[in-house]
Amino acid sequence: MRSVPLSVAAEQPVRVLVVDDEPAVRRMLRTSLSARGYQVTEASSGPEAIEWITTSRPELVLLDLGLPGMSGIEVTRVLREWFSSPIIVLSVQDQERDKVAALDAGADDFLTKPFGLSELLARMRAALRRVHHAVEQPVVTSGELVIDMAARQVRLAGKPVALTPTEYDILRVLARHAGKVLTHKQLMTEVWGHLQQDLHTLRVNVSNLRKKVEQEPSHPQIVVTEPGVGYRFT
Amino acid sequence: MRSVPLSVAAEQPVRVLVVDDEPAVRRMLRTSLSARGYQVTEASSGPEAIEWITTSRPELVLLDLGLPGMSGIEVTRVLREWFSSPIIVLSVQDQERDKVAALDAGADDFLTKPFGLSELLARMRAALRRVHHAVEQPVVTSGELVIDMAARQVRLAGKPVALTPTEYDILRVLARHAGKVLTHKQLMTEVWGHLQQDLHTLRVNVSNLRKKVEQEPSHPQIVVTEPGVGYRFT
DNA sequence: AGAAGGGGTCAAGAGCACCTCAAGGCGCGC
DNA sequence: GCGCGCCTTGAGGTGCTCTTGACCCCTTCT
Repeated sequence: MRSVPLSVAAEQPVRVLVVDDEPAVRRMLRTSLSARGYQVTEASSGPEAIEWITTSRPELVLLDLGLPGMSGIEVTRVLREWFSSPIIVLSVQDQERDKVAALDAGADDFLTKPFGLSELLARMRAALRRVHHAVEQPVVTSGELVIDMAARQVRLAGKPVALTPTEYDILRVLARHAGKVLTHKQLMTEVWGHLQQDLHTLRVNVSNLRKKVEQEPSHPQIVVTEPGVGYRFT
Repeated sequence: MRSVPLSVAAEQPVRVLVVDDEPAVRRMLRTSLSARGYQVTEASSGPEAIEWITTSRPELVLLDLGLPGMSGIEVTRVLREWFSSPIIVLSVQDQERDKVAALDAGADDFLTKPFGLSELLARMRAALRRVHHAVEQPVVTSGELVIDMAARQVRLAGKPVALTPTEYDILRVLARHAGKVLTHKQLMTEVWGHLQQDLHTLRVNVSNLRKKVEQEPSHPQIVVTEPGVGYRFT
């Protein structure tokens, strides 16, 4: 239920390649997606799409199945030899065997035209989200600290720690990306759900969080500051 | 087009949880999936599903949207706080807002009942394939130095190196074009974003960077000077 | 050999990012 | 309505980073 339609960690706009032989479809998609902050490029044929993808690696591809010459399925198969960003196949055909063929060729999703724009956008978000959240575990530990996300409980040296909702959210988001640096922006977007520009609030909350989970809050071992960038869970 | 319906490297059977309040649907799915080698468990309500998932972490979840009590969307949202395996939502409703809500809550895919079994299987394969493909990080190394771009972390002989933002940016830009010479101008443009003519500042920063990442800063092995041109990452 | 220029190191100051404490609002339950 | 916990906002202080300037080395050309 996030109001920001783009990917979770969107610092730069998400680059989308639209592949369709009909200019009208391309224009429709370009308009709709651009309005939502995506950076759209167009291709009208399979080879053209492959060439563009090879050089500039978009974050997502919308691919028409019924291209003249090289079919969408073939394009997908060729791309999947090395290309890993999500591919969503669009088609006027609602044949089940097309869906199966496209998905087995390596497509991530399949939509039948005509489709609702909001459904397309939701499926794009879902596909992009997956790229970011890779592997997670319900229980994350760091030294004496144990975070049980399933039970929504945090323990320090065996004793339960009482965190406020915001503090828990910050810790949870950091722990999910354990080891990685999260920028202030990413962190705030995930915790507050919308764009929040008050960095100071985040800092105070982190400070309070440290008082509860760190052995020595002045020398944090778990929630580490990355100066000029953000925080990291270690 | 694969004859074996299971996941790519299936030594152990893939464990699937089917969540639906109608016994008939559960039985149908159990029969179809078991016949294809999946190991199926059933749950008839949201809380029951969450409990099972917490303890035994299935590789995939098929979740009915219209559960009595706790809806499928709620279940998805709760699970997604820590659970990362694919969730495919099934529903008799073909409402677009349901699809959007489910996908935004964290579902990976959405199928409207009645659906073709081969489509479901194909979407399951697609979802499972992604989990395996997901692990792949951009890491650049040079001798003892390891640069993990995803984690924004640099290690020298295994030990983390604390770089300032500018130092890290310089190293990152150089490493991205490893082996190639970057002119002072290119480097400064990429690091500072705008045109910066103070070459001296760049030199000082490179010098400081070398002190941290080079074994012998006076004889750089990693960040090499190309006299009159720029620098090169080796 | 001397001069000139490209490059490297060192040190110091300005400015920024960060942390902490404390007080002001806001919502919630009693 | 009142108290309480929680989040936000403000002010002050501290440490660090980046820049700048000075000086040195080395190479190359005159």
